[in-house]
Amino acid sequence: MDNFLDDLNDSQREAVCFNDGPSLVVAGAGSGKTRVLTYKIAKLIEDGLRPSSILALTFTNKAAREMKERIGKLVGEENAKKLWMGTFHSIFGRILRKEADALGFNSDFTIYDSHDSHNVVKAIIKERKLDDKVYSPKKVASRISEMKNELVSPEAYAAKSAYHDYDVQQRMPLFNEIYRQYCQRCKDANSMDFDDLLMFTNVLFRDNPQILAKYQNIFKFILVDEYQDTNFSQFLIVKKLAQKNKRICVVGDDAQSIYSFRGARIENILNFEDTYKDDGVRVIRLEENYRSTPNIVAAANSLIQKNTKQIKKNVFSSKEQGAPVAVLSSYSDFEESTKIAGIIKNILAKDKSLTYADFAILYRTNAQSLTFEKTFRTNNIPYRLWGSTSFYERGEIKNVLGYLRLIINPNDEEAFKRVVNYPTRGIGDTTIGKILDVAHEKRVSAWSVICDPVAMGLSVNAGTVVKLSGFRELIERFIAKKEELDAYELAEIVIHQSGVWADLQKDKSPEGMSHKQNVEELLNSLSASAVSHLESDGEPYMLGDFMAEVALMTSMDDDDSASNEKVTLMTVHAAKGLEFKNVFVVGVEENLFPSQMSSGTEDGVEEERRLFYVAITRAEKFCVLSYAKSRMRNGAPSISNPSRFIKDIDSSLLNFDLAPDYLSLYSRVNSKAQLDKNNHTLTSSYKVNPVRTQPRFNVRPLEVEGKTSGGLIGGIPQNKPRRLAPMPSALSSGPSGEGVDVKVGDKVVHPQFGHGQVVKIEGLGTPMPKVVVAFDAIGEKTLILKYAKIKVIR
DNA sequence: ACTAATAACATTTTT
DNA sequence: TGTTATTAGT
Repeated sequence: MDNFLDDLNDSQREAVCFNDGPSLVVAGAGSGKTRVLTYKIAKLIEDGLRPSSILALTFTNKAAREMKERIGKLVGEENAKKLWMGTFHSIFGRILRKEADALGFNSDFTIYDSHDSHNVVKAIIKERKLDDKVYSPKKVASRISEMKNELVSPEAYAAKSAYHDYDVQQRMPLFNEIYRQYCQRCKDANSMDFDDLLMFTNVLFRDNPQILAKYQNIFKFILVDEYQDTNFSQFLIVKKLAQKNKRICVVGDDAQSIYSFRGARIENILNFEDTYKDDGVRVIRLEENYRSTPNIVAAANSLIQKNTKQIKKNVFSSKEQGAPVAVLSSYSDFEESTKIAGIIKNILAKDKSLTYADFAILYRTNAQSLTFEKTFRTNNIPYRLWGSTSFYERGEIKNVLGYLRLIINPNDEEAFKRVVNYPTRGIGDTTIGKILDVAHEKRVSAWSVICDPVAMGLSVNAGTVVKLSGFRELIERFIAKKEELDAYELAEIVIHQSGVWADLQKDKSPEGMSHKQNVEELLNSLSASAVSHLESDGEPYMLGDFMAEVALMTSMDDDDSASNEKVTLMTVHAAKGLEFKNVFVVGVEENLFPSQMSSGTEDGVEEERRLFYVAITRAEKFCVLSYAKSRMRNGAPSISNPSRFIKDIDSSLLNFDLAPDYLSLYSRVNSKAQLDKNNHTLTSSYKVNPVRTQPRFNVRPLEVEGKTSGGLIGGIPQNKPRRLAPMPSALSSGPSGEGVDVKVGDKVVHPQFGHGQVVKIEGLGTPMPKVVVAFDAIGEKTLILKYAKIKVIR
């Protein structure tokens, strides 16, 4: 362990080693915060703390996964596995399932995603026959979310007249009623939305001191990553849990707090020192930036200095000075994208060590990606779109998940609505409407209604009753098997017996084929998870396990392996935590960045400035700030001015001298005196010669992969790149083992497990025979033949 | 129950 | 402009 500490600078080491009280680690951009967190946890374990008594909270699954992996390398997989490490939502979701009784919930509650929540709100507004222009479901849903994050229950809301006054002012006097009904609806469906996972944790701890005490004792040390993005609800959970031991370390960067619109409170980090001032709190600053050149760091610093709300720090870089941050001016959004395409090509032509993957285009709004997509396609620049629709958000996957949700929690109304008539089984909108009316009136679930339509007073004709009981029996048959079959086996049966597979089979269009393949991929993924779970835990992977996880997955958890050698296109928000050698921040214009919606208030502008800070600090070597004088906005052309943020940056750190020949961007560096003064030197990689950057002809559409799985989805050519996420990693393995003819004694090779020999074949003649292979490296494993990626060596 | 038409909309979105 | 969701019509 001691030698690990040698990898750290002084402040990093202090952050790792101070474990006797609360600490705030202010981690500037690129300052090695993850390293500190992982080493710190490793040190705690080495110092004798049991991994199972450490709670480490992150905001993304990805962050948790990566950190766990790195800790595993330091202190062993076994230890890393026992850590309570995960997102706020997954950790407290787990605790809520365990303690569901205390809240009057069933431990099999469904997690409603934002789509589900939105639908519930919409349904309530429709039922109440309210004007959805006044009561915009979107506004109502976000207000509900906001209130939950602030821990304001419908009752507390009603008790405070200021809330009602606000609603009247918003012309939504009935908001409180809708809020109340929404909560009721969720409860009746045994469901919690994302915000509930945190809110009910607070309720649990508030109303059950003995349960709070239990977890205070379990968690001897608490770590929180990205603390600047915690909301009030999260702040309070952490505070309560840390109250007893006061051994808490939060890590974050106030300068990168960019999620206030989701309830994040920058005050949490700004006031941390004060919150724990009586407990020997220590504030440690990580100020050396290991990512970017001094030029980029200085530019970012000069920008963020314009903010009033911030913790004082002095971020610096010891790398080579590098090129100044460049400002690129264009006449239109189209020209902007074309110039940048040219610059990328030029840089690549000059510096062979770089690939397309070393470039990122960062924009404020998703709509801006379009121009770049078009231009990159015509210029044969491969790209990937980041952060669009996740695998689990595809319609065909949601249909299957609808069935699976219903099996675990039949009261799940959103799942019920999704699949009761899919595939079509003659249960139309009228019938569904009647069922829901009865359910809502009696305050029971839709499922309860179809379980006993007569007793519930459902007035439908005899034929419909038969259809309904057919559906009920179908689901009940699945439910009967949920404990005896694992997640994969059950899902396989569900897909076939529900008629989903037959329905997919009918559609022969390219889209239909891809839907079918996605469902197959879901099965592959389940199969892989089932196998690996059995491997590592010795426990089968049950449907309930999968359902608890899947609701908390996002597009960020999807596989990224197809992203090599591609320029990344993404929003600045999505870029937080990432780094690229070359970054183009585009659309750096007033009313766009800062966004018009935010420029009304000082707080709003400050957050936009932090966002801009995040954008600049993603760059390792070269950063371009680009603006266009006109761009298409919502169909119409609009004129824009350069962003105020360009003026916020110390102009001596900028290179404005780009027009009309943008290539002077690179050549100017050595010639101007002000740059010499600052000792700016330019690495050879950025000195490029002018070459023609725009091909005259529109070459055939590029193969574009990744989030735009436009290229080839399972070999099916698609004309237009579509904005879809790639498969989650486990899903990437196609059923290549299909048709593999193995027999006992065969030597086989597996991409992950290496070489081995077939010991046994089970379940021959069943839909999914399994094969037991003794691998040289890791011993015996049971694989599902159809999905195992094994090759026979003859 | 499906399709075609049209109306409404368009910051950001770790869960 | 481009997408999405609802609605009308067959």
